Amino acid sequence: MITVQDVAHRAKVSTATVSRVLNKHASVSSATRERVETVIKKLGYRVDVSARLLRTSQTRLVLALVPDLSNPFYAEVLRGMSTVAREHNYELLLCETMVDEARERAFVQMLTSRLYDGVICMDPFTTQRLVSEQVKDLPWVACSEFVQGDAVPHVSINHQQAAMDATQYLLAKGHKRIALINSDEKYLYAKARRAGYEAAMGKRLRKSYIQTVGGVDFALGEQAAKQLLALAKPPSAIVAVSDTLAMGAIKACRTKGLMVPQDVAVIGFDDIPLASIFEPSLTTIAQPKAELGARAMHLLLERFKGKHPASETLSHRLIERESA
Amino acid sequence: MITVQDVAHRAKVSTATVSRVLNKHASVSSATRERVETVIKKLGYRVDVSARLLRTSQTRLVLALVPDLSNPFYAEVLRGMSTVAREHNYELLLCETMVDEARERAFVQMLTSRLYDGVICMDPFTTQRLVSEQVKDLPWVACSEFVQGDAVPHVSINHQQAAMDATQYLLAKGHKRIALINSDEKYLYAKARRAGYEAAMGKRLRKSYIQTVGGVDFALGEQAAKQLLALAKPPSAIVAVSDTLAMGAIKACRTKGLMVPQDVAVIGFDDIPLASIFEPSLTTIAQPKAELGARAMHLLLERFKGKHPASETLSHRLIERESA
DNA sequence: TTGTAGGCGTTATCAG
DNA sequence: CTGATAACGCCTACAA
Repeated sequence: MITVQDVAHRAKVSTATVSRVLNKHASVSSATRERVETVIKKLGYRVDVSARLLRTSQTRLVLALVPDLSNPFYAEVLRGMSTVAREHNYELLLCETMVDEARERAFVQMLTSRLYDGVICMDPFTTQRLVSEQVKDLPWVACSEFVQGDAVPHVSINHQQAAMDATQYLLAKGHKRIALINSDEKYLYAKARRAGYEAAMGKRLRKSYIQTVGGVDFALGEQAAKQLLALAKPPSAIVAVSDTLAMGAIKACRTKGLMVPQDVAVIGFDDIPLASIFEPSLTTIAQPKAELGARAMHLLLERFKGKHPASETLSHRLIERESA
Repeated sequence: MITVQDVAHRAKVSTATVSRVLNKHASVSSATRERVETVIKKLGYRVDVSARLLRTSQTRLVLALVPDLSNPFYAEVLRGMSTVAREHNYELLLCETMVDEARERAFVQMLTSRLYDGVICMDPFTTQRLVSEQVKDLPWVACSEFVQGDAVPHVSINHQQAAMDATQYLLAKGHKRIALINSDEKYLYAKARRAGYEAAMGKRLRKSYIQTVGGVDFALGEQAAKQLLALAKPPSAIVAVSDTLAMGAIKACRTKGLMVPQDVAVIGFDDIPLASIFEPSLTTIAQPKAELGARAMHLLLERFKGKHPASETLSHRLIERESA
């Protein structure tokens, strides 16, 4: 392994000078700077991050905790994060947590390892509470998910309002029997969207019209819709809390010979790239995905400066296409 | 910050003993072990990975380089990787590279930082060559993509054969005008699949039936198909090198009022989860995605043991559904 | 079984 | 502008 010592020796300077060159300190004559840089290149020297870290406690690495990468929603949020990160000379690393509580210890270990300057957490708020308790000194922010009333800065849309908008859109179209396909309520977004749906439905609300499934896979949406369509009085419209669930639901309708939106209207959430390609194209509540990620990273950068930025609520919007 | 020193002091032992407890050395009396562990808990002490790393050069962290997380193919491959990683007490971190050559330096920096015990690279082979040149001492393996003839162990399907199979399937159905929608040929899989397609087409091959696009977004597939359908003699069948491109292509057909598979048959690649939900459901070449990841991780674990495992070719299979 | 002490590669302080 | 040197927190011979 090549060290600053080797470089210093070869360039006939001290290690201190090499370090200065490395860190772009102004106080180095351009002659020596050039000499040192040549040697660095010739020897193929690279700084050892762990050694540097030991001194500076800075890695310029940010860790994003993602519950599930098979949900296309996250890919775009992450894109927003890493763009901003790179603009500020940080690198974004990802860890797919799969929300596995058994792994919690390994997990807290990672967060306390000081390998990352900060963390952006997209895990469900139930998990965030644990993190929050155990990880005190690491700057972190929450994205999309967050613990309500918690001091940790977060960025998110107003999930409840969004679900209300979706439901009211269907009500305005004359639908009365509107069902909800919700995902696991350990997620705040699921809890909140359910609340929004229920608020919009008011006294029309029927327990049997709410299907809760454990994730957002297409197949889960399909199954849930199958259940709903088997009811004595099946719904004429469905709100699904993710586009993937909505697509599964539409598949179930088709299988039953029902037309979307004529027989059953379906509205999704997120506006994933596929939403406009799918047939029928999806009416959906769009989240500003890249911006969600970008703002979250900005929040974290503020935290790095020792500030405590306010949380942000970004606006969603309903995109009307064919499915509802 | 709480250090081994603090713990040692409080437990009235030496730092060496604390370290032994930490690393589960046998030679500590259970009395002192217990005492030390109590103090560790009370003080909330955690090892500083960077300091440990400086001594041991082990992080039990593996880095996976992924070109593009919006391609659903990768999510499942990564799943396979992390499952195996965790079984062996390694943690998998991800970095979405977006194949940005301008960032190459930051990149090589990450690989040489010693923060990761090893790397699994899914970046295009063009990038891998650079990595290979600059990163000498880090164990790494390639997954799906690889430099042909290179010594780096890899796991992959036989892309060329897979494309031949797809094309021959269409030929066997009586199609004569078969087009190819290929993605960027900086990817080996794209190059190889094109070669397979061309081999299968033999003298039927027509340059104008090959569309090459820069990625695998739905929209790109749609555009490419639009071009193909505008030809004087449009193809009666399309091989798309990814399911996402295939779906885009189908969308283009529909927009033109063409039926799939009656007017145009379309076959995809990968068998992403959506393939069976999409309408028409996709006939596609399935890759063993999770296994691809799992085997790649196994290869890396072998490398950690100082071995040099042989590369592996996993088998693909054609799944017949509605689209072709 | 336990303690002492040296060093991993880097950076920052303090002189010169 | 440059150099010597002391940390950073941990691990591991070697000694006791």
